[in-house]
Amino acid sequence: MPKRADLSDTFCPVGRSAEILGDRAVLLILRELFFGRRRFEAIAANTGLGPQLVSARLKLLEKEGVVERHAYQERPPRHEYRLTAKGKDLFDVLYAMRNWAERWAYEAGETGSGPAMRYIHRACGADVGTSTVCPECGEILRYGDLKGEPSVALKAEQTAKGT
Amino acid sequence: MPKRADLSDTFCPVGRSAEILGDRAVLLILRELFFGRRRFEAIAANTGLGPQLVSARLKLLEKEGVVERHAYQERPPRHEYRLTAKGKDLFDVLYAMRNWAERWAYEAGETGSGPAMRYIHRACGADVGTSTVCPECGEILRYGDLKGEPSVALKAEQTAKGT
DNA sequence: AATAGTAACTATGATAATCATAGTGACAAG
DNA sequence: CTTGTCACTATGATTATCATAGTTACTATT
Repeated sequence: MPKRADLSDTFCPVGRSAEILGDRAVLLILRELFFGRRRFEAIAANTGLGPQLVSARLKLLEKEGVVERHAYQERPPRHEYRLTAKGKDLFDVLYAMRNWAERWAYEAGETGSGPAMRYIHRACGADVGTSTVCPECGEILRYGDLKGEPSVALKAEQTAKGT
Repeated sequence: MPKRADLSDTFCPVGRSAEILGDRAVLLILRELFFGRRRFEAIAANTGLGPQLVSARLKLLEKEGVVERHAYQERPPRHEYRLTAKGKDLFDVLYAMRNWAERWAYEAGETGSGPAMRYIHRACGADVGTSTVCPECGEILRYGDLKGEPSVALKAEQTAKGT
């Protein structure tokens, strides 16, 4: 391709987000980070992306201030990647994507009788379904408020990928 | 590129969404459709994308059931594109992207004194800020509940692009 | 009647992003 | 001293994207 059009100078907020988020590799890497996976190899394995792409996108996300690179040991040098506050604030976007897919992207019964991933509101124990607000206690759901329980199908897929 | 990895067979809901939404052209086209622009040329002009890309992505979105092609006259044949229910349900995703960008993607004062695009809750008249729930009346915000008022900077950019 | 205009595209060729695979450097464990 | 792990970088084939130009089918104007 020729250099893709730069959207970072638009005044439209969706355009600015799309500049970063309009990329499947970025979205998959963010998913892994939200799942708590921090190491390069774990991210590469679970996303199915090549190391080159993972490396390039992590550099981009670091430059954008979404991700921080952290040395967790010196000898040999090893790093992990963590979401910054700016990165954690992308939770709403990923969660909205999850909700939409649960509602529209599965055949009936494809993942058994429930959703692909069930989310429980830690504060009150309610199953939040595909809502942005807890259907039980009415609280707005934020990063850290939820506990995910993958369906049997999803769990099998994840263990098949290794980490 | 080689054929990009297919994510439609993953059981992860974020992966399934990313299959469609992890593409800047798709996000920009959806933005235009949510703004109420329905004609091919208007979408192409406002996104800055070439007609080929717009054509390919609209076909994809039609195949995915996100968009419907509608003939609004027969001679000469003219079409417009509309969001289906499945497409309108992507509102939460685009709105979350907008909220995130308003919070993180602008320098102070870049769009004047307010956000790039102000949203007013039609039901109660409150400025909703970057919240998913109306700060005034507590209602969950959905597609159609909001009225957008672009900042001076954004309005200037839009009129510059034509439609 | 001929020209210009509009809408919705398709065709072409150059460029560059992506994938698959293999390789590297630094160290640890057996 | 060979094997293994982690975090990458290097290479080459493939193909998506962009810019530009062209097409089809009409309507409106001169």
